[in-house]
Amino acid sequence: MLSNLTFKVSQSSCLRDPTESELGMRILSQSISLLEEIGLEQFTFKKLATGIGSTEASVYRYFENKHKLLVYLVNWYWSWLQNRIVTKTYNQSSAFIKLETTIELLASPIEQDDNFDFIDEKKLYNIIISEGAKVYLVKNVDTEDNEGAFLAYKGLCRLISNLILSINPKYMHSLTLASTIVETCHNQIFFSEHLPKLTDVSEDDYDSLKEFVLHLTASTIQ
Amino acid sequence: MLSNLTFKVSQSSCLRDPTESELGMRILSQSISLLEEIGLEQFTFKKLATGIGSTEASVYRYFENKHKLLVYLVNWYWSWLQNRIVTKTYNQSSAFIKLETTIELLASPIEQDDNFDFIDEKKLYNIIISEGAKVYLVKNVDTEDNEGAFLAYKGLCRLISNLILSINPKYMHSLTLASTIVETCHNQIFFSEHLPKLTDVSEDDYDSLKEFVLHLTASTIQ
DNA sequence: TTTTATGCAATAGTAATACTATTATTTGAT
DNA sequence: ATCAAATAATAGTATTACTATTGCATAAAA
Repeated sequence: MLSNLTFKVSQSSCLRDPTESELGMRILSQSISLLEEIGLEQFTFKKLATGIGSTEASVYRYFENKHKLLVYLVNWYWSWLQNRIVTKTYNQSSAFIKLETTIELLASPIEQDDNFDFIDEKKLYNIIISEGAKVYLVKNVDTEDNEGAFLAYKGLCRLISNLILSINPKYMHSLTLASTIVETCHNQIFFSEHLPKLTDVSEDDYDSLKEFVLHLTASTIQ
Repeated sequence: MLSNLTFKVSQSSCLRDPTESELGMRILSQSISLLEEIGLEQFTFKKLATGIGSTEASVYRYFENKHKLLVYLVNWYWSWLQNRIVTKTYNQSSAFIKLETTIELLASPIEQDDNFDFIDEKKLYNIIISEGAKVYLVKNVDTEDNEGAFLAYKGLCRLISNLILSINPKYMHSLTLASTIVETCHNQIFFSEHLPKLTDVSEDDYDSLKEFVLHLTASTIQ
């Protein structure tokens, strides 16, 4: 159905397109594994390069620094997710069911997508949960925003906001609620895994999280 | 009323109590200014020490590393905030009004507290918004949790959770909603300042944010 | 008064990280 | 086969995070 699918993701965050060379794809693949394994703080281009039998400097040909690499990966995920949402809700009749499907996709463990064999979507999902907020929690967020670093995230929130508005056109905080839904899904999964005193959601109990977010959303916009 | 008030905050996050020496208090004071100014990534103990006319090594006598220093400051804020909430809601009759007051405190610009002249609460509030999540978004979050790094945050969420439960004892996601409220307040303020496409809240429009969070909370638990 | 102990801060480092300049190699067009 | 362009590897430097050691006070004990 969607074979040979590619994203043109955040050209600004990389120096050259990593999907267009063998080394570039190995960089993406290995950086996802390594980031999930050791986290952004411990992650270095040296470790990454060693893992793919290359060198630090070669990685710097593709990405200015590790933060930009994270921006690229997070953008890839957001674009991919938006694609999945659009595809899965395309034939659905009511806006409410579409919103339900969207929340389902946001708060569920990821199914592997075989269209991109150099991206492990499950690991990438874990990176989003643990490291995602770090792409915007930086001092130069405004500069990066101007360079288009958050376009994919904005697109996703606009999509959800429009769903909310088609359910209740008079609701005044549709964007605020949209970003709250996305952030809450990721946050609560993190809490359930690491800080259980901050949530009623049990580890891997995605149904409970979905119920919470869906009930919160439905109650709020009606 | 509450003069000579001190917190015994997260002893585990510092090597010696910074409130008990002249240098220690200068470290706290200057680190708040510097963190707010340049952010955690650019922040170094060298810059901090230069700013207070001391040396890197002296700072290391008080804090193991900059992350532990951030943990200390964030804990101080959470403890201080919980104190303010308890004080301000003490005489209020209904649980709903108490919850309203709590959200008001979470989503408002900070008033200076003259009880602590080495802490600039307004700047600290900005640090919480921009850097707060970084205290738990680390690989060794479980270890730090065992050391008690998040006790103050847990206490705050439990407090809010209990307020929710006294409004509706049958609501099953009180803790989840509590942490969602806290995170949402901080998140949306950040978005309003830096990523306005992700929120309907305008910069410094705290009333709009309060209305959103309060309506969301009230709708959800009823 | 001298000696000894204790706490604190400064000096002077080391190891690791982030990043770059330059050289070597490959690729592809002519 | 030759040359030009693109790509990757080598070998660095500067900065950062962190530590080992020394020096200097103050104060208690001899």
